[in-house]
Amino acid sequence: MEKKQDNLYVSTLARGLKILRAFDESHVSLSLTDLVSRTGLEKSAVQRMAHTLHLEGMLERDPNTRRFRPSHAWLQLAYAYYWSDPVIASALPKLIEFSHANGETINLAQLSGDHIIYSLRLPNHRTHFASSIVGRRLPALNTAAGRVMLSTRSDDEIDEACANWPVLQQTPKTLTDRAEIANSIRAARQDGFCITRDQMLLNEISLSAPVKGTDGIAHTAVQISISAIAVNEDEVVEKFLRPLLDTTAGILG
Amino acid sequence: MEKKQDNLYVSTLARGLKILRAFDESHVSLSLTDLVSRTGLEKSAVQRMAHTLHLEGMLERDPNTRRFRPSHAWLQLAYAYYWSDPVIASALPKLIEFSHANGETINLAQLSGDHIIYSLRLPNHRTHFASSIVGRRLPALNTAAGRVMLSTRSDDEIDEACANWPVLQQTPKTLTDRAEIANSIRAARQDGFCITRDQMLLNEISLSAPVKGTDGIAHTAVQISISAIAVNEDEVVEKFLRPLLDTTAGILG
DNA sequence: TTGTATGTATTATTATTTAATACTTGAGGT
DNA sequence: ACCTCAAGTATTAAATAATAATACATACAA
Repeated sequence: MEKKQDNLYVSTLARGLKILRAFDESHVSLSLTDLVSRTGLEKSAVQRMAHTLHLEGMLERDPNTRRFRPSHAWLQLAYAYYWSDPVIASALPKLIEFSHANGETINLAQLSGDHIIYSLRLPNHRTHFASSIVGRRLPALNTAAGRVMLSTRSDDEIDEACANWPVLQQTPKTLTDRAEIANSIRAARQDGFCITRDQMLLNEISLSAPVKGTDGIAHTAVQISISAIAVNEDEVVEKFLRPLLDTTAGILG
Repeated sequence: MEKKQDNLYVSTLARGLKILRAFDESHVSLSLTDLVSRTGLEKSAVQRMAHTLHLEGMLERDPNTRRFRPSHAWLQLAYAYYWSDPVIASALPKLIEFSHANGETINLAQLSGDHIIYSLRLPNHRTHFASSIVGRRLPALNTAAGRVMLSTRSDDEIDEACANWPVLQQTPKTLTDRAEIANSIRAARQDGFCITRDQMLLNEISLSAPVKGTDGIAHTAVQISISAIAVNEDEVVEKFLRPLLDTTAGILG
């Protein structure tokens, strides 16, 4: 009734997950009717799912406003994730080292379909909130990390991605021309790094290097963010490329 | 059939959640039969739930070993959590400030039932893995942060907690005597901070101060970890209490 | 007060999940 | 090479458990 003709597919569970995914950075607390409109589910379905999630500790509920919010259990899931992904354990000490040596914001990004997701972040005092917390997803093509990961793939895959993956105009200066993005990726392949400016945030320079697996393909990248107020791209490369590559070299893809 | 006599309770959804919660720091990847034994569900139930979670992007699956692992979606949920909890946004810049000024590991801990959960962590180079990643839960009574939060409550509540909340022997030196824990909490109330040593980890000193709400009750605490190799408790208080209290003072409970 | 929106409760109906079992695959041992 | 057993996959009849419709309750405003 809802999707697939798959007799193993439990649509009730999928509906419950839909409730969880209704929460995001601009929907931090949702009422019953909010959930109805955001999920497209029946009112009574939402009622039962939310009720169950609440009893199971997955949703907090404000006794006055009756609104639902994510619970601490959502962080516990992240904890389990961290243990499950071996590159996290390998990368974390290296990132810490970099952060303390250079005092600049450093992130671990991983490819997740056609997006990147930040899985580790060590912010510095200039970093703003959205760039400080893990789990943020951005279109891979719009980010230095995404491009540098793509640059480790075959030409065909790069072309395919440049043609089909999503691109999101985040700032007035965000590159949306797919041919130019492809050039940026090919340049990254030559250079072994990718640098961007003003792509997700104005006056932000982003420098990223890949963490390659044994097959030479990167599913992970390390990325640093530098304020473009005081420096330009060349200076960033000059100053941070070496330490960045040292960092990635120490991580097992 | 499974629990409650509650006609809004959707047991199918609860079963799906059980699958998710089967993963933790010592169960980072689980086969079908592992899931059966860990959840106590029927083999076919696990088959359908895991299959659905996989299709919905909540579980990764190794094509060779057929084992399931947490997916990046688990980090996305954490992202949503971070936006939903206002103390996170208030605390983060203060913690960053402290971290850079003092170079020591600093954490934000919140009370979650009878446990604390770490919701923000800024590790330094000496911090080991389990203490570097968010979402870890520890019995409140065993931790400086938990005790200092409890110390803002009434005597009755403290007694009740000391009598009933769980205590876990984590190191040979972990305090398990409930009367002594109660003393520690009452001392924290006088002092406005709590300091412990060797409780979760040998040679680790933990210093914590509460973040009080308008009602004077703390649901949040800031905690720092210092290696006890070079210094003793008095020196830690001497050196870090002031900056720690400055940090908590800037956070809106 | 009346009206409207949102949350809560109830129940007959049946679609969906279930559980049992049969089938397939692959790793290890002899 | 063959056999065995364990683990994963597929199928289906049976009926439970979820559904959707609707009625009731509450709260806030006009």
